[in-house]
Amino acid sequence: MSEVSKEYDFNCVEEKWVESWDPSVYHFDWQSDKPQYIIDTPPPYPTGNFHIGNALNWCYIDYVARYKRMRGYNVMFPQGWDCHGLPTEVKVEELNHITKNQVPREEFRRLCEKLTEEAIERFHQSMGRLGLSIDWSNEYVTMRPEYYVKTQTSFVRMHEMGLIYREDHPVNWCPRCGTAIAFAEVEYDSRTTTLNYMRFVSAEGEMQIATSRPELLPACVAVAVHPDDQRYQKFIGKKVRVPLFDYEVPVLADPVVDTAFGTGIVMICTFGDKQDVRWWMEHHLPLRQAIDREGRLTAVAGPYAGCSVGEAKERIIRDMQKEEIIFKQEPLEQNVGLCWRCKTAIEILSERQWFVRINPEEIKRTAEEIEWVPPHMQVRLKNWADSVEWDWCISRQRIFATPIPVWYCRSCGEVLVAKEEWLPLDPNQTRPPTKCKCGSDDFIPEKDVLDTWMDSSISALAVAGWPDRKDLRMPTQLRPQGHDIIRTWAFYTILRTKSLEGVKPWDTILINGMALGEDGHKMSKSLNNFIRPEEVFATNGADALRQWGAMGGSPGNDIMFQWKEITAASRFQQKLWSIFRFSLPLIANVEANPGQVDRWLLGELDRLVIRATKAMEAFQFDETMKAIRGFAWETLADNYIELVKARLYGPDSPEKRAAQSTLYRAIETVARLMSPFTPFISEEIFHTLTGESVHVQSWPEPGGAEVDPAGLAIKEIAAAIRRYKAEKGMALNAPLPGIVVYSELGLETFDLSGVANSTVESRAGKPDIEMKPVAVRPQIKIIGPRFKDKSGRIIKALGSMDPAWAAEQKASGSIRVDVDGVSIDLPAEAVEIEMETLSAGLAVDVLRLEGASVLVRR
RNA sequence: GGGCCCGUGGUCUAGCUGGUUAUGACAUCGCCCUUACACGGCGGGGAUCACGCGUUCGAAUCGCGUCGGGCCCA
Repeated sequence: MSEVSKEYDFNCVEEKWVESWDPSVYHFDWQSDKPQYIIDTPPPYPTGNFHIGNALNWCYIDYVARYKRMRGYNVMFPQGWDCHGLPTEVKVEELNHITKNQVPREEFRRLCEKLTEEAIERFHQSMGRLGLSIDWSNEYVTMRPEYYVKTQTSFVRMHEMGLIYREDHPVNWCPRCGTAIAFAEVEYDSRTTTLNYMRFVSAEGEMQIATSRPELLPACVAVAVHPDDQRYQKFIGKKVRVPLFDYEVPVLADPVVDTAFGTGIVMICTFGDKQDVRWWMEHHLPLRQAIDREGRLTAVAGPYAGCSVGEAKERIIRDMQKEEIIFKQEPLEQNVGLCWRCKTAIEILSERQWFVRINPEEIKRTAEEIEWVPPHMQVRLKNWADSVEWDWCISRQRIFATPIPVWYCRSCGEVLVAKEEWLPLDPNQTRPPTKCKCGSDDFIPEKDVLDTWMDSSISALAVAGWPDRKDLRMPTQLRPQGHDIIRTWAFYTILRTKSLEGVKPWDTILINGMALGEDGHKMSKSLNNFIRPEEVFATNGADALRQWGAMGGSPGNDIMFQWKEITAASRFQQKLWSIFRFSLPLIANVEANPGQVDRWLLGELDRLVIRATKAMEAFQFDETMKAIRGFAWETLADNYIELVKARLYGPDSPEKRAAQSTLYRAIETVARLMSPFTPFISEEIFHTLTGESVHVQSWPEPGGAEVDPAGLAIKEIAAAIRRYKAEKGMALNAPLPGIVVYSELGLETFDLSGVANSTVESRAGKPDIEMKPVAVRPQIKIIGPRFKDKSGRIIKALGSMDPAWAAEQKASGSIRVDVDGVSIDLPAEAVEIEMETLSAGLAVDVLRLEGASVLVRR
């Protein structure tokens, strides 16, 4: 390329490289004996579009992947798609104006698959444009049989190990979605409800009970008081009658009851909340299920059967008020559990479901074997593990998910779990190839499907070759993910990997923060703070967005999207481009003997490499980029290039060749250092320079160069001369009458005379200078307040005083002036003496620096 | 109610295994179109590192407390 445009055309350059890069460069080599670096990348949920949060997440991954490749690792940067789940089902229902039960299961599933394929294609586009070095030979799609055979295999194996079982158990239930959900899928929000005070009657007298959920009265199975509560001792162990529904329940004593809440008597229902479940299990209470799967009251509710929860609540309150069972109501702030997908209030129902056994201690121990970046994120996982009360409910009453490979014998009820060799299969499509133990071959297929976390929680195993490869590459090296899914994806992955293979899933987990909008809030379309990556690609390019990802802050912190960061990134790219444009016709990759200034630069370059490497090893991308920017902009452009311009423009000489080769080294090294962050501009520069791709180069190694102190001094002197000229209001290229540099370092003068546009003499030893007072400057602030009306005459007298005499007197502590024949003594601080520096009788200015003094002739 | 994180110039942010003139970006002020770059150069101003107490010769950095913000959970 002979023509280098003045402005960096990011669009043209980036699109060119997107088109022409060879994707096979990024493929993991299963045969290689290089050390492996497998990244267990997040499989995104392919719905909607690739957003800034995804971009941030993938930028982190790509920085690491590219860096590790340059460090000689056999890197796997796979790409998965976590397809299954409710949002896609809901979207399909919306788009086709149907509900899932109006079309056959298979048809519905096909519609979901089609929608997902379209979303994946959109993601492909955005990811390609972002310049990600994804290994597309290791792509996986959880909805395809090639993947869900693994999910089903893991189900079968864990079932054989006794880690998966089916049981009647209370579960979190979303009445809108019509499915059980796991605790990890429940979120909480505060709502204002009413606390109702009700009268219960027993043989010992009236009991007053407060509840926020009177509609659960027909589900009441006991009431409880604190064992030490003196008010209620007489009731303990006795029976009390449930009003309106008229049946008896026992009165229990339990220390968990809060005596200060309501009346201090609590009604235990099956089930109002998690605490009810605990009491129900502890006290072996019976089950009265008053709410069904659609959120309607059941037969136990008598006349209220069939009502929705809301209706029932209203009617029951009205009826109890009529009978004066409710005697008081007050507002109550309360946190309610919501389905995280649709925000509907969840109910707790007892259901026969499939569960995965959770061993919190084992998960915590495994988490300790993993390096957490930043470390405190491990605490989040541990806290979650400690708060888990029930096993993981993995069955869902939905369609678009991995089928549970199980049948039930119609005649004897035996559960038949598929054999591994039958997989993959959908029990609704396939009959088992064997008969039941009882001889029957009439089976009912399992209609329930698996929680999607069952798919994604084996991602580490799947990318490492599980279950087919004999050389299973476990553990993998890195799990990058957001902190929002520590309790789900990280937790379940540790659980499943440890259960299935007995190992930790990864050596290191790198947690990134969330991308926030410019107003500091979570990006959302309703807040109007939503930015799409494509907008940034169009205005500033992918490299700029990638720099934002690196510069935003240290990993783990949420980072704000900021246009000013994008702009700053673009400016840096333009700066780099200008450096390159200037250098290209002047530099050469030649053997040369570097001078002092060259050795200074090469020393700084080494320091940069060391610093960048250290930061990359610690995943401190901001630190790395900051170091690179600082070097390129200040050290290289503002100082080195300015210093060696004269040499570069001059005729061929050993000094010129030294500058040519040093500048070449610097640019080529910077391009390599930046290539994990800004793959496009780095490639454009490196490829133009060398004809090779920067993305198959190795990471720079320090060459053992020390910062040359003479070169450093020259750089400092040049800066001092620039400052001097600026202070004097001179143009920076204005010639000076002469410069003499005194230093013990034996400074070379050619770069200094070039940069100062003046003759420069270099001498050893100390400058021979003398100070000569040249003027007296009266200090009016001192004189005025003290001498009032005499001040004017004093100042006049000082003006005519010999500067040398004034200086002598000032040194002695006071200055005597003669005003109208009267002698007045002034304090020393009343005057300042202006001095001139002379050297060999000529007036000079002296610039003092560490290791050198510079005399500038005036 | 519990856990975790955060509170640094106007804004965002680094540093936080204790000792630096406290990092960088954007913004701001002055000068400069010096043949790579005005998306530039040179120079400047601007932070009692939320507050209080403590540990220490020394704290933005450690401890306790207060206030404020965020996230997760009960």
